Amino acid sequence: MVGATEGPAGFQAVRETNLGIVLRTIRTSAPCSRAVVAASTGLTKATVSSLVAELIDRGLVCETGLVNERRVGRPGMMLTINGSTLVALGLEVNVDYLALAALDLLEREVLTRHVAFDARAAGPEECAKQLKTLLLETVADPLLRDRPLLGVSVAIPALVDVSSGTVTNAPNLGWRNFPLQQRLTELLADTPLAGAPVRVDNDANLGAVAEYRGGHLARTMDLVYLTGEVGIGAGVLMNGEPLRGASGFAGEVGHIPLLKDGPACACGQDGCLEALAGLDSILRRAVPDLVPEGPVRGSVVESLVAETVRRAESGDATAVQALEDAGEWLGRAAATLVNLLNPSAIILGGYFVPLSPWLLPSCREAMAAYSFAPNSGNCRIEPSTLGLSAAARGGAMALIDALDTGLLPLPPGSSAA
Amino acid sequence: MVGATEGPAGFQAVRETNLGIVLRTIRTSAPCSRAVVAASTGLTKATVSSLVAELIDRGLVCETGLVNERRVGRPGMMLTINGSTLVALGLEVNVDYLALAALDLLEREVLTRHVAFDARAAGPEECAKQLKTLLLETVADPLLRDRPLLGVSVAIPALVDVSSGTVTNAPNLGWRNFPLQQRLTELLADTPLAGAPVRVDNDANLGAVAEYRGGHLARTMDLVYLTGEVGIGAGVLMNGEPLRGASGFAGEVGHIPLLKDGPACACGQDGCLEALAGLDSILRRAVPDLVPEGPVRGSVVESLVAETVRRAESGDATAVQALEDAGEWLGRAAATLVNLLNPSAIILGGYFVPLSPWLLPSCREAMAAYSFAPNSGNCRIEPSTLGLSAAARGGAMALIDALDTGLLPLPPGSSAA
DNA sequence: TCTATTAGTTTTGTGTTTGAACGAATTGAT
DNA sequence: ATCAATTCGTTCAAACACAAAACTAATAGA
Repeated sequence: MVGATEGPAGFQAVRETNLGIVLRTIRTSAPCSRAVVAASTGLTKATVSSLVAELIDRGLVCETGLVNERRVGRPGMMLTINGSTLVALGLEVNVDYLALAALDLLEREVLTRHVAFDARAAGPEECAKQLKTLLLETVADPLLRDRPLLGVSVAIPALVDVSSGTVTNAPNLGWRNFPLQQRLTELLADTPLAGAPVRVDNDANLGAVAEYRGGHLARTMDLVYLTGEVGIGAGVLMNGEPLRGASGFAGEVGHIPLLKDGPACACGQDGCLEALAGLDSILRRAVPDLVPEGPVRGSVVESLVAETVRRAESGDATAVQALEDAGEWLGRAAATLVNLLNPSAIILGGYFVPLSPWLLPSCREAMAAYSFAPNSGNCRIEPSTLGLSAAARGGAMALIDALDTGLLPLPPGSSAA
Repeated sequence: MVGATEGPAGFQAVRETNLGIVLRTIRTSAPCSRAVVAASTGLTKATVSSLVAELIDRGLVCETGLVNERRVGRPGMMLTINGSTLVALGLEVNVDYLALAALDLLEREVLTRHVAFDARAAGPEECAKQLKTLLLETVADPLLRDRPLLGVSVAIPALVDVSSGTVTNAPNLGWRNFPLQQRLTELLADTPLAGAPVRVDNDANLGAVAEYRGGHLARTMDLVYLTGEVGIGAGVLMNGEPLRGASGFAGEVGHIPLLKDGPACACGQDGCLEALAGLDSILRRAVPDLVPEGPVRGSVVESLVAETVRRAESGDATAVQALEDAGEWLGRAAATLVNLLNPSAIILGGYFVPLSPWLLPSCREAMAAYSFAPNSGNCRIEPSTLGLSAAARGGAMALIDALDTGLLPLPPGSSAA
């Protein structure tokens, strides 16, 4: 009944916005005094004092001591993000494993877990229960005991309706229309995690967030993260926000048509990027003697990739040529991304990372050639420096980001015994 | 020195946000009472009264009289957007003409002008002066006399730094790095237009805005507008906001690589969309006997397009085949857009409109075939229903939009003699 | 020791939304 | 006709959050 598109502004809204601004300022300006925050935000010293007091009270910020850098005047009390209280939990559901990353507000890894799990065979309901178990074990860990939770994020290779947290379609998992957020919230109702906000999002989007906040290209506002798993997906961040499209299908870069009358793709068409530079296509051409008939899946993939790397390192012409060819197609796709989106970076994730030494040269060349903007609009293309389960970490980071951006869901009161 | 990313929230911010919310609510809910606005925004009746009073005072809203729909209780005083005071001016600079559209707050055309002008030959400085003349003549018109101005928007086929209003690069005009916004503001300094905010933006983006607000697909939040001029550009609106990319190059759809080793493009590469379905390519194949050597330009284009339509209507096989082929390439490009951006509509503008009867069938077919999402993610592709100078109107609409969205630049005080 | 300088708090003021109460205008029943 | 019920809009005091300026605190340097 309250049909406003974006809630009207009231007192609370102002307060929350400014709390977020101060929090973000403190994060970016590392240790800094209230006076610095006031100067760099435009708020008055008095207001900043009030806001900082509240942030300290909620356990988000702490004072680290005076600092006099040999300057005239009273030394300021330094402020830092408080890394020792709140924790954000990021989960990742993938075809053959579940991952969890617990990050503190400084985005340090407090805890990570990685368990084998066949989400396809188990089905969504069983998977949700498994996630619950994983979460309960995690919060019982001595490292997290009694630390309040910011929320839970779930990354999943699927089409997700973010507003409701529903998995609309997950082809690789064989799920359709499963209300994961709702189900998980229900399952956590009578546990220590009751009330913690649960979010669900696409894994490529959250991978992009991880690169945005944690990678070596951190704080790049316009970037594309390419997942190199069985399929090729893209997480697109434009102006720091994920690009979702009208119905959540945005970023299906794996199936853009690159070659008329090209090789058949699993999607039913021909000449898709995935059919030209997808993992399956690469492996079939790079290590033709080892790839079995039918779709390649599961742990076999890892060993085949490893073998591809081994042969390429030893100069095997077939493997090298296959990788260089794939790199060229990847470069043409990257040029398409550059021409349409003009990102400042394209990051190769997943299995593209170990293969990047052989993919990148031809990829960069093709990207430069087919970009309209001079110098590809200054777009760099590089392998991800984040390890596996980047999406889990990205999810946790997205929660922290929501805090910084002033959309803080609800930082729980901390002190005030 | 006030280095906040987004200004902190204060009183003014709250007030302006809420003014915008109320204004938008009144616009969308047509004639409605204060009580309805309060209910649908979540604001208090008292607050709404105060906000509406200010909007009326500024000439943005007016009361249209009581209405009792045979319901119990005191009848409400109906509110409507006031179309008779403020006017937004949209200018358009193109290769061979200047256009102007004056819109009132109801987005009705108060006045339009269209004058021939060779912006390439004249150069930017002379063009700015010409725009000044056009503006001064316009505001002197009896239809606009004494009506306060919301602002001036300039649409231009160029790379634009929107924040500073600088034309970075306009290949078709031969301009580079011209501070159009600054220059025009200076030129208007000692005229009746002094102080009016001036904005500059890319023509495709503003064309997209025009479709968003005024076309038959109005209020489609995620759409792509394809300009079919000499080049093919895309104005992309995602979630109602223009997509610009890191350096403003986003939307260069004309040069995405669609065919390996395809025909040469003016950009230096081969197989670009523009080389396959650009106007030049279409005309050369459709009416090969009439197209001269070298680039086709100026008014010749119009007559060649007209002749193409004539022949296609009469069933000329060469012309029809050329259009169908181009339509297929356009469809493959559209599929790429669908896969990457998942818009809910792609709109063909410019010269694509008269050619669309022959382009669209093959275009739709290819788009459906090469889209990953089922049914192309429900994306429609249709010709624009807006006439020429859509970008000029889009610019004016963008100014009005800024008001509605709460980013109101500064609605000038009106009454209070 | 005194002054200048910077940090942070306290105090006072201003602007905006809020909530409840009130007056206004209409319908429908008595 | 009169009165209750209902809905619309305004008024007024209160609460809230930021702004501005005065004030206290802590340091360096003369």
